Amino acid sequence: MAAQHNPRPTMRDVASNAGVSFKTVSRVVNRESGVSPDLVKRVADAVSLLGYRPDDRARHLRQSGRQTGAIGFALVDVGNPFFSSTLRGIEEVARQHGYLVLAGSTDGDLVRQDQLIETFVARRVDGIIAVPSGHGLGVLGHEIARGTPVVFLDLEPEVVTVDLVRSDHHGGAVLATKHLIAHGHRDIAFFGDTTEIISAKLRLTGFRDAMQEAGAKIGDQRIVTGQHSTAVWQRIITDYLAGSPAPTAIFSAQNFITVGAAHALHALGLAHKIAHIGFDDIDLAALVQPGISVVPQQPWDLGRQAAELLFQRLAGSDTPPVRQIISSPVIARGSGEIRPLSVKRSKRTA
Amino acid sequence: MAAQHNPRPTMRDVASNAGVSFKTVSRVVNRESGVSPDLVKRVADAVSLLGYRPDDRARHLRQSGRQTGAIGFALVDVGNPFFSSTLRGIEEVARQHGYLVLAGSTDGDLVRQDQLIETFVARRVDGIIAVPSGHGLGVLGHEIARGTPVVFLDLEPEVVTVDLVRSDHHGGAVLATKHLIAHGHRDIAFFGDTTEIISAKLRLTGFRDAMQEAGAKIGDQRIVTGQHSTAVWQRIITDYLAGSPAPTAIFSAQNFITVGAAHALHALGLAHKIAHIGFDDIDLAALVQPGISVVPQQPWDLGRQAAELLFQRLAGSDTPPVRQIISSPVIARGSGEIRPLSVKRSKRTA
DNA sequence: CTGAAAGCGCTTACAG
DNA sequence: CTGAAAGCGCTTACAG
Repeated sequence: MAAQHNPRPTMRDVASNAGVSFKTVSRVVNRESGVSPDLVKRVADAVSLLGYRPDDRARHLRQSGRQTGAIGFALVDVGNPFFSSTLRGIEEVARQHGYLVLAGSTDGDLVRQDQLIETFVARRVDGIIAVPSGHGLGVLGHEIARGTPVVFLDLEPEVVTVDLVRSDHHGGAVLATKHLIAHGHRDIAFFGDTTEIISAKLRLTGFRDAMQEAGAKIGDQRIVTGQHSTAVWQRIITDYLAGSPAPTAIFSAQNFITVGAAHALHALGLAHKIAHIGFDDIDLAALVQPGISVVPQQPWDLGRQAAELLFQRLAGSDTPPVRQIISSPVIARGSGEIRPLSVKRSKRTA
Repeated sequence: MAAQHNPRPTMRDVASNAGVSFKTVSRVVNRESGVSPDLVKRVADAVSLLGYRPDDRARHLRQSGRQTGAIGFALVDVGNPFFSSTLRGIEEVARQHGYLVLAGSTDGDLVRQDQLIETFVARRVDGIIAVPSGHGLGVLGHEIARGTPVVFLDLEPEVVTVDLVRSDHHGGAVLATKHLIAHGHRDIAFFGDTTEIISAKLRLTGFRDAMQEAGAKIGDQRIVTGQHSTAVWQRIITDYLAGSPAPTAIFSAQNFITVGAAHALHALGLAHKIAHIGFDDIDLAALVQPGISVVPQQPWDLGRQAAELLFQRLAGSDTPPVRQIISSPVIARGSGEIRPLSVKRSKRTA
C-alpha cells in the first residue's frame, strides 16, 4: 500500500554490515571521539552504502527533557505577505540555531489554533511563537502555564505573561487618523478586520481616540469591519462609496483592505478626490496615482525579534516577560494628503 | 537551564493517578473500544488533571513503517508571495488529510536544500514537495531513489521520475515576448533570475525562441540575469535604462523584478514610453499608470495540485509520474501594449 | 474487559 | 577503545 518500498536501514543494519556493535555505529554517527580510525571508516562506508539516516524521533525520545530542535509558529495566514515575511524572519534566526520551524495558518479561528498547537505539542516543539486568536488562548494557555516558552507576535491577549513583539497598532492608527485630520478631514470612514482580532480592535480604538481628541464625530455608518478577501473588500468599499454621503477620507486598517480600497477608489474615479491611508505597506503603493500613504510595519523584523526572544528563553533566560512594541511614522505618498473637497458630497455613480 | 519547569506527564503518570495499568490509558487515549465506562472516566479525568498530551514521536516509533502525519515542503523563499501562496495551497490540502506541513526556504542553494531535506528525513516525513535547486537534486535524489514520495513544484530538473506541477515557463515567456512583438517591438531587454534556477532558464529560452521566430535579433546587452532583491533590481534596471541605447520594451521574468522594473520606469519617467510585461502577477499592477501587463501564475492552485498528487502517492497510487503544466494567457493592462517610440533612443537622464 | 511482555530506534549509564 | 544492558514513551501482539 504505502509507497515506501524498502524500509529504511537502522543502526543495527549498519552495524551488521560493518561487523561492529550498533553502539559503535551510534558513536560514529554522533562523531564521538575514541573510536579507532579503522572502525570509523568501516561504519562510514556502511552508512553511505545503505543510505542510513538517523531517526531524530528515536534519538530525542531517550534524551527526554532535552531539546528537539523545532519550534512552532501559529500565524493567521501564510498567504498574507505580512505573515509570510514574518515567518521568513523567524526562519532565519531559527536556522542560525540549527532549528526547524513548524508553521501553520489558523485564520484567526480558535479551533484551528488549538489543533495546530496540539500538533506542535504532540511533536514536542521546544517553544512556540503565536499570533493568538482573539477568541482566547485555548491550549496555548495550558502550555504557557506548563512552562513551555511562548512568544506572542503581532497580537497581545488581555493578560500577557510571556514575551511579546508587535507593532504599535493603537499608536499607528492614531498617527494615520491624525494625518488625515491634519489635512482637513473630519468625516473619515474606517475599514478594518473583524474586531475579534486583537490588533484590529486596537487599530479601531486608535482611530476613535484620535477622532475624539480632534473633536470629530464618527457617523453611524463610518465603521465597517469584517474578515474578507481583497476582492470582497473591493466590492464592499465600492458599494459603500457609491452609496449616499461618502466620507472625505478613508482609513483601511490592513494590507488586503488597502488593496481593495485602492481598487474601489480607482474604479469609481475617486482616487484623487477621497483621501486614503492604510495600515501596513504594500508593493507598488508608491507607483499608483496618487501614491498610497501608509503606516508601515516591519514584518521581517517582528519575526526576527520574536525568534530572538524565544531562543533566549530556550537558552534558559528567566527574566520577566519583555514587551517590544514597534512604531513607524506615516509614509506620505499622496493619497493621504488629499484635502476634503470644498463641495462636499459630490454626486457620482460607478 | 531549560525553561521546561515540570516535565510532561507520561502515560505511566496518568495510569498511576487513575489507578489503572498504562495500557488502559493507551486504550482510552486512542479511543479503542472495550474499556469499561468507569475506567474511561477515571483515565479521562487523570488526563485533564495532569494535562497529559501523547508524544507522537514515541507513538510513531513503534508503528515503524506507518505514516507520521507530516510532509515537507522545500521552497525557495517563503518571503516571496508566489511561494507563500503556494504553501497556503499545500497547507489546505494537508489539513484536510490531518497532516502537518514542514516548510523551509532554500534560496535556491543546494547546501541549504540538502540541510532541509536531511531535517525532513530525520523527522521521517511521509512525503516531500520540493522546488528543486538548479544545482542538482542532492539528498533529494537519494530519497527519490529510495522510494520516498516526492512531488516537484514550479521547477523541473532535467531527469524527472516523479510527479510534477508547474507553470508553463517557456510557453508563458513566449506569449509575453510575442505580445511585445505584436505591438511592434524588436528591441526588447530581458531581466530574469539567475539561469541556475531552472524556471528562469526556461523563461529566458522562451524569450529567445519567440524573438528568433520573429526574426528579431537580441543585442549583446539585452539579457540581464541575477539573483537580487527588489531594491537592487530597481537600481540595476534604472542604470540600464539610463545608459545608452535603451530598448523599446522590457520583459521582467519574475515578480520581484517586475516591481523593481516598474519603479525604475516610473523614476525615469519612461513608464509611458517603454513597454513592459512581467511574468507572475502582483498586487496593484492594475492600478499603476499604465497598468502592468503580465503573464500570471496561479500559485495557490499549483500548491493544491502538488499536494493532491502527493497524497495520492501516500495513499498507494503507483501510476507513472504525472506532469501537470499550467498555462495562462497574457493579462493586458496597458504597459505591454505601448508601441515603440517613432523617435528611437530618446535621450533622458534620471 | 484488563494487563504483563516485547519491541520501535536510538542514547545513557556501566562494564570490560 | 568496544560492547551488553537498561530505558525513553509509546504500540503491538499475546495472555488471562
